[in-house]
Amino acid sequence: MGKPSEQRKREIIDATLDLAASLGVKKVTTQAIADHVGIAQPTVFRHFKTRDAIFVAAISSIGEGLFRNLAAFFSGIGPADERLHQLVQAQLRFISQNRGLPRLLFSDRLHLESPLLKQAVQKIMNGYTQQVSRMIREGQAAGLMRQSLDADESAWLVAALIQGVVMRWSIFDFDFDLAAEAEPLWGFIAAALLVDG
Amino acid sequence: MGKPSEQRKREIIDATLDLAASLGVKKVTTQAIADHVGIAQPTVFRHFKTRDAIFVAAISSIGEGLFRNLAAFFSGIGPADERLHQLVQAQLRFISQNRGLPRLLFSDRLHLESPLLKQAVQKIMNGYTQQVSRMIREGQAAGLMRQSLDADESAWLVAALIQGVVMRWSIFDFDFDLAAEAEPLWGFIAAALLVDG
DNA sequence: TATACTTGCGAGCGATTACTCACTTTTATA
DNA sequence: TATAAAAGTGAGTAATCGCTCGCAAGTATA
Repeated sequence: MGKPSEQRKREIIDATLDLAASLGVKKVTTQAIADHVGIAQPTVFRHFKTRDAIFVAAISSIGEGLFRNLAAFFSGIGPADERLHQLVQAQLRFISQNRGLPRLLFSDRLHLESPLLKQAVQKIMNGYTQQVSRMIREGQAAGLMRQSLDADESAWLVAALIQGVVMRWSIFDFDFDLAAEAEPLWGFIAAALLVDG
Repeated sequence: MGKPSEQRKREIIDATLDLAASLGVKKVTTQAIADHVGIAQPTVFRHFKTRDAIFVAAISSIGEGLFRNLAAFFSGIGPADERLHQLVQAQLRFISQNRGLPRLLFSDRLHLESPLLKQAVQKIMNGYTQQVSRMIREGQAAGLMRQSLDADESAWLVAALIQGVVMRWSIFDFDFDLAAEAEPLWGFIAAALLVDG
């Protein structure tokens, strides 16, 4: 063996996400991670100082992946409503293929104990909400979306709505097709945001 | 001492909810519960067979409290939209005063390990969604709400929206006034559900 | 090849925690 | 009042888990 640390770090992060998705955060012990990677448990601590640091890295990694996946819709061309529709679709698709994200995000223990993780999560959420807010203002400027709604507040609620759906999916152990929820979800958001006719 | 078990059970459940609200689920050890109640730790097991059983009882208890609190709006008189508005207000008010509920609900470890708890949670959620769906159908029948939206799906999404807001509140450690979110939240729901004019 | 650094591991420590057990005290009942 | 059941406790157990330590093996560089 003796791989370079960067590579091992990736393996450890991937193992963490895999295990979180399939077993839940609690069972992602350093031993379980080590087994999954194929190294001894103390070796894990050669690459991360603490267990929490692994989770922070995992959350950051998957957060970046999400943003990379959605960036095209945040700032693409075309009408704001269509882009928002596609954003919702892409987001649910991404999350349905990265179950570790909700598992980490919705585990109480993490942010209660790790200020670092809390920061990482807040950064992702704020960035996301900001982008959606901008899209809504674009839609309002183009006369596509209701002027009566506050863009920031609405963006916040759209995010909450998606989170709520994802949370249910996670709580109920992924037992429905998340990506398929994109259409009714968009129907609801469209009814709330778009001007009629 | 030597109180009747029913009374102690209540005290243990209340202590569990208090501690979950203030410290997070992970720190609700049987020792912490015992200290909070003022009994020895082994005594806890006189009243509940396992720690999980305590959580199940706590969730059920608070779920019943929520339903009792909302029952008036589910089946009261008056237009469906006003009742739904009041329901949202009452719900956020109740949850803001019972922080143990989101803490228990959004902790991953519980439902992953306890099928019983999962059942209890599902029962609460399904009952809630059913009632909201009925209200929406009433609103549609009265010409107040859009016919184009599916009542069941919309009820599900309204529930998800509220859950999303509450989850954020919980994730961010209760650092904003949840009850105050009722108005913008209702503004969004109304825009989605109500016919215009 | 000599040197320094990185990666790896076996063994084990210290702390935590749900739960048990043997035994006492209190409460309810015949 | 005698008896049984319920409620309570101190002491302890077994298991888990994050993390450390000392040492070996591999790797890069001069």
